[in-house]
Amino acid sequence: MVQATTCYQSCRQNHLLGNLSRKVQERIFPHLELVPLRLGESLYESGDTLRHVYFPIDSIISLLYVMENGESAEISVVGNEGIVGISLFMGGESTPSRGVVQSGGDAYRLAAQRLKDEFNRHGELLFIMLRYTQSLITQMAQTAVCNRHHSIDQQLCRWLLLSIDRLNGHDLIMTQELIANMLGVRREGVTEAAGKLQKLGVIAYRRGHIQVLDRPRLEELSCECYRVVKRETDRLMARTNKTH
Amino acid sequence: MVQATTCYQSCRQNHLLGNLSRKVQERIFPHLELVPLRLGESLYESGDTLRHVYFPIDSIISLLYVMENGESAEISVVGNEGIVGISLFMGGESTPSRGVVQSGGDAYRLAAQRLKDEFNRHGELLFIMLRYTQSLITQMAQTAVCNRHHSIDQQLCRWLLLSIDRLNGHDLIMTQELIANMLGVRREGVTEAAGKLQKLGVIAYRRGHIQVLDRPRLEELSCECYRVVKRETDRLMARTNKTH
DNA sequence: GGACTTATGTGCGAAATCGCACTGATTGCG
DNA sequence: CGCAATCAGTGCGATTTCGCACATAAGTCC
Repeated sequence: MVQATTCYQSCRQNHLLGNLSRKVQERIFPHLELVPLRLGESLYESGDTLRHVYFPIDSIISLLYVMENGESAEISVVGNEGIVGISLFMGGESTPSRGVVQSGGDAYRLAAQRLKDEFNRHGELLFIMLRYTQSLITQMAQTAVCNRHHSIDQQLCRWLLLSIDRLNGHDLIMTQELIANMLGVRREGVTEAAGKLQKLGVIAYRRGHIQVLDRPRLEELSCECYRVVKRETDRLMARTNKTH
Repeated sequence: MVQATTCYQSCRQNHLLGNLSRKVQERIFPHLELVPLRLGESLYESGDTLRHVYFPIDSIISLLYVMENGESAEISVVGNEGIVGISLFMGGESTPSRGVVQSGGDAYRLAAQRLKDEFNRHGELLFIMLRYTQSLITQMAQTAVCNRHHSIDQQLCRWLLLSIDRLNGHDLIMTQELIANMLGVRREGVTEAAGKLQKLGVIAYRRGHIQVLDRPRLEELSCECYRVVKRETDRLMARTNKTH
């Protein structure tokens, strides 16, 4: 699937893959397949049996729940720090959510069975995947809290921070309409919140583009939810590194 | 710790323990310790390193996030279908939430190391725990969705259903103030919602007591969130039974 | 360049929830 | 019994968000 030479450079851009020992990398990397993900593409639908897992490189995938009436809400976000498809190794093989590409880019794809095989060796892959899953759980829990208690303004800040953390630059290609879908609010609510941030000089945007100008200020304006998730994720994933 | 005779009857009242094979039960049950949990008691605080896990028998534990300003929101609920303390085997050993007894009763307690030892055998306990964790993830995700989109009325219905599912009867010992803390809303909001349900004859309550009179109607009045979680949990945990 | 599509800006009344203040009712206890 | 504490009910103005209706602006395609 992938040239060993290119892969050992490129695959490591995903933190989970990069943290694997050489030995495990040698077993897995040959089966990775680089796939381009286009904005808006769906990796899986609610209830689908997963056939692959995805390790994002420079793309971002939103785990989205879509209600019966069409309204939606983002459950969590996955970038190059994670993996899409945890229900495969958790045992359910599917979840009641949808995986949507929020930011186009590349990801490495691995066949479901390959992942399960390695997971079932009960070695470091299992260890790392469970750690990551716990960080994802923290993110979901905090999303629930944030949805309950915080204003659209604050939530937009949190969302922008989570997004740019998963990209290399400070630019997002994203309409306000899409952000509204993620946050589960009206598009006009996002327009207003983004307008305030722009007036403050924290972001600059034009039709379908958002640029973060003042990240520290954005963190100040965000609710504690961003910081809680960040700290916990760092704690959990730092400990995976210590092990080899 | 526990008499083998009593335990093999009583421990099984917790579904996770009950689904273990005889062999694993024989390794674990001798180390289980029956502990009474009083309403309001905290099993662990945010960030605490867990020293035990708990398998509820007839008690309910809420996983609650408490914000810096004291506001709170329930992340998920655990009854005799589950275990409190998943972060132990997931690897983090702690979480940024609090475990509070929502309904008094008994639980079996197991020392952290015992659980980890059995988990690290990578046998059926691991399998079952991961399955359960996925169902917990579904519950958290749906809580996030519910917090975003549904009215207090609907959320109260969902909450009542989740609670009575985890008890034997239809009676809850619970003040409206506590329910408000769980849902992360005002106490008055709960008063109003509960008043409507009582007027409809769905529930009856008096000072600190709530009785569900018409469960089917309660399900109708609830948002889809309850059903989604129920269906997914049944699916996930049914498959654990098939394996032995 | 001009028409069309898509994205963003704005206004306004409706609805849900909040914060607060206070009353009334029930329970536990000396 | 009577007092104190706790729990539940009610009213009201403030706030946030919503739903909808348009207006304006920025790209896109011929």
